[in-house]
Amino acid sequence: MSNEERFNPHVADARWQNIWEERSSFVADDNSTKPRAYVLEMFPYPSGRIHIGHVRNYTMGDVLARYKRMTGHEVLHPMGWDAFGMPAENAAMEKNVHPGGWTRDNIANMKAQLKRLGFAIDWTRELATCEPEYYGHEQALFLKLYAAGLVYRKESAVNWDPVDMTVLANEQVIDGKGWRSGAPVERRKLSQWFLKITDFADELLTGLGSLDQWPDKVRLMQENWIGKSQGLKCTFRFPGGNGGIDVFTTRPDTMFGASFVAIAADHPVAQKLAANAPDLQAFIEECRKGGTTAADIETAEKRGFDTGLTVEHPLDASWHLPVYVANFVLMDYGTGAVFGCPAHDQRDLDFARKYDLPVTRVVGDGDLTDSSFAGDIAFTGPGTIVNSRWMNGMTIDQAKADVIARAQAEGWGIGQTQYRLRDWGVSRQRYWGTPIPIIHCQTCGAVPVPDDQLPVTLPEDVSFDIPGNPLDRHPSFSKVDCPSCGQPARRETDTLDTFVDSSWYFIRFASQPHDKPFDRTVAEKWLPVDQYIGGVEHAILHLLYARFWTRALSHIGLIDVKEPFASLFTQGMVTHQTYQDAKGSWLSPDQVRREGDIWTIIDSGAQAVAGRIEKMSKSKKNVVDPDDIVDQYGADAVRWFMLSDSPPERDLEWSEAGIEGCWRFVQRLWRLTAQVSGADGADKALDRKTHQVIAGVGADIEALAFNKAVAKIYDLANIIEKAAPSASRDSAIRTILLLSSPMVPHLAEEAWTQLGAELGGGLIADAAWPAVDPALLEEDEVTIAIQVRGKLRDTLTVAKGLPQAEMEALALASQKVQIAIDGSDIKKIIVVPDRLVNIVL
RNA sequence: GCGGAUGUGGCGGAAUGGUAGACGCUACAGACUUAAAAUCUGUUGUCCUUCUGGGCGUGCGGGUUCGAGUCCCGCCAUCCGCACCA
Repeated sequence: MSNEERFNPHVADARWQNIWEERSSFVADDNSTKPRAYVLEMFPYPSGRIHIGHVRNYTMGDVLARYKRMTGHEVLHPMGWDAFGMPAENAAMEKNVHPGGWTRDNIANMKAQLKRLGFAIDWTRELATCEPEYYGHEQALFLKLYAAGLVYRKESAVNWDPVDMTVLANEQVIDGKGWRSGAPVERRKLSQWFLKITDFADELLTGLGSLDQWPDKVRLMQENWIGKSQGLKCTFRFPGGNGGIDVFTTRPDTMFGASFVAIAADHPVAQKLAANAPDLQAFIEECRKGGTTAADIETAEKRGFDTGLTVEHPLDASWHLPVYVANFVLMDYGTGAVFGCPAHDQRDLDFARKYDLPVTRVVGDGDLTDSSFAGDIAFTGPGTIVNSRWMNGMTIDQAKADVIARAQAEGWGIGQTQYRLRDWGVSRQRYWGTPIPIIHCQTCGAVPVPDDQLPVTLPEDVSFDIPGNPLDRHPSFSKVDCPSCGQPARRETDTLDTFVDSSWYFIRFASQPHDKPFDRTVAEKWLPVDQYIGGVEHAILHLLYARFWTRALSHIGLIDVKEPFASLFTQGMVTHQTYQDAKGSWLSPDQVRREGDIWTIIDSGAQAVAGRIEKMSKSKKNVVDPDDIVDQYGADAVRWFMLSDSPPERDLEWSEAGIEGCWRFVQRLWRLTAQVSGADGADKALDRKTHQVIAGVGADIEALAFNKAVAKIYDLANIIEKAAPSASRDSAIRTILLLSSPMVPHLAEEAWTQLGAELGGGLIADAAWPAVDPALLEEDEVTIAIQVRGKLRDTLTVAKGLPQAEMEALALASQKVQIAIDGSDIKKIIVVPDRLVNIVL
């Protein structure tokens, strides 16, 4: 055995990466007859550098992909780039570069970084969403959805920066002000394109039921996002019978507790009144200040404007309620109007207290049944209906049913299912995105770009020296003739939300013909994705949009896949300690050094403060560049670190000590593989342990419990090291190499070659996962616990399968147990076979 | 505001309702070495102790159970998402 003393990743990593590439080891074969496995990690945005979070994400997917290959699967494990988006335009503005050049440079850099980590990726399927060969097909799909009536246009609010005269993303609104101009933002209406995701609300909700390989929390979040609720839609008529205000409520049972009706600032009634009421107009303007996010709107101070109008209570026409315009009522949800029942809704109560409106209890709270309601905390719990005429004594559900039935019988309302989900607005007033393939014609209206004119490509000659969308001011981009009538027309200059790009890339990975978005037969062979891995921050939007897009394609007959991701895993973030100097400026980890319990700044010797452990971010300087650590420790140690210790769904703290430990283990594994002795003889205990670990590691990898798989490998390594040479030990060494090969593939290949003389060569990447011999798993002895009154008093090692009576007898024979019993009466004895005996006194 | 999660030694974490702390890191002691690194061997929740053991311990307060880190109820703290960031 001519093993080097140390494993040298600086030579080995690149060597094996080249060999895998030359042999096309990880290129997926569409025509394979093996069982398929499609392993996919969420593709990255090409920001410039890979960050540790990417490394963690792709290492997990890689281990699974390599494991699946070893267990006989044809594996599709592709990689691409979510390449459109705002950062490229920001870079264009700041550095005076073209978004395309900037993005493509970033892709080249990040690809090189990824390659150094030795991922088993099929690079022949690489794609970037910013290339016409991708987004052109996306435009074609968009037009198919348009033709199917799933795309429409409507007015919708955006954040408007009144100084820069431009639309801002939510991210660009900081404390209600534009990030560049500092001007308070306003909500402004624009005509925009929408996808009818609400048509699929019920399907998307029901479909969650079939996703049993998704985390419960993600399904729950999607369920809440879709927000199906049953309620009553009814009309509060204007006195005199001339129309009224439609209201949706999920609490018709509290109808007799109503004390006002509130409508959105954008409600037609408010708009109409404002035309002749300058103070109402001013209030509506006031409501339009601030950002468009839910958090902005809902945490804003609740404010209202008394319109002076009144409406009749539907259950008693003689009872009139005041109508307010209120800033917390959303035009986008329900009917844009609510009735307020302050006693049983916190927001309504806050509002009622502020404007001194009546508060009447209509749901009893224990002994509290009086119609007066004290305090500032609404009662939303269960109870019995009170102060509600004929409904008194009903349960909440009975009262709901009663009011809905009455409304329908009397014709003033109807029971309705309502969704919180809104249609998906896909228009973006930005350059760096997929152009929306529509032409606006004075006479023909919105006309789709004909197929033979696709793709609509982005012009390269654009400038970012002034705010706004460069496509709007481009000399020729928008000037086209109408495809329908030939008259001069205007090309749509909005681009698509980047979430559209990421809603079908997994289909394009599976099949990427030149002349169409995908080949249906090939795509259906691979889909759905067997394992999808990514950050939990995508739990709602991306995953819901991708599910919708796939269903929409299925709906129009392009593909027979309903749910794109059979199994989903959401991984945690990578965090790192932060450091600050005495003035509070952030310091990077390599600027400080630890001396005992004190951190000092290396350059100045001044004291530093070790702060919180937080998500890595450039602003806090607690970032670690994957390139640097791969330079230092090699790919395998970094990969091993990503998998060790922290459960993959939780946050992982990066630490120097941790990576050092991983480096030592890689070397330890290397030394272990040099210990194949050629000795004879079996070591039964070691064989059993080895096979238990084979079974355990396989199960852990399938469950993505990498930290547990790693612990089992450590455990086996400890035991092999202590074992005397034998054939069993040699076999255990080869086994531990196979088991760790998905995690540390470079070391595994290198060591496998060293052992190759005995094994006939070949790549470990192509080797089969070791088989478990169930006969070897059986233990013949077990250690049982003896408890007295539930407390551990002794442990005994007994033959496996010992009859209960004998376990009981052995337990009672124990000296320690007798001391603990101390002559007391035994009430009963609980015996769990092969586990424990509990003596109850 | 609404929604989702998390909480176990000095640290990351293990534990089908059945021996809490596997495995790793750190720290300490010892071996090897001229020395250091590397490596190897131990110890490492806490308090008491006659050294044999015993008490207490899984964010806090209750409950169910022969038995609770695990199940139920109520708190506290922290983190994440909220529709134009990706």
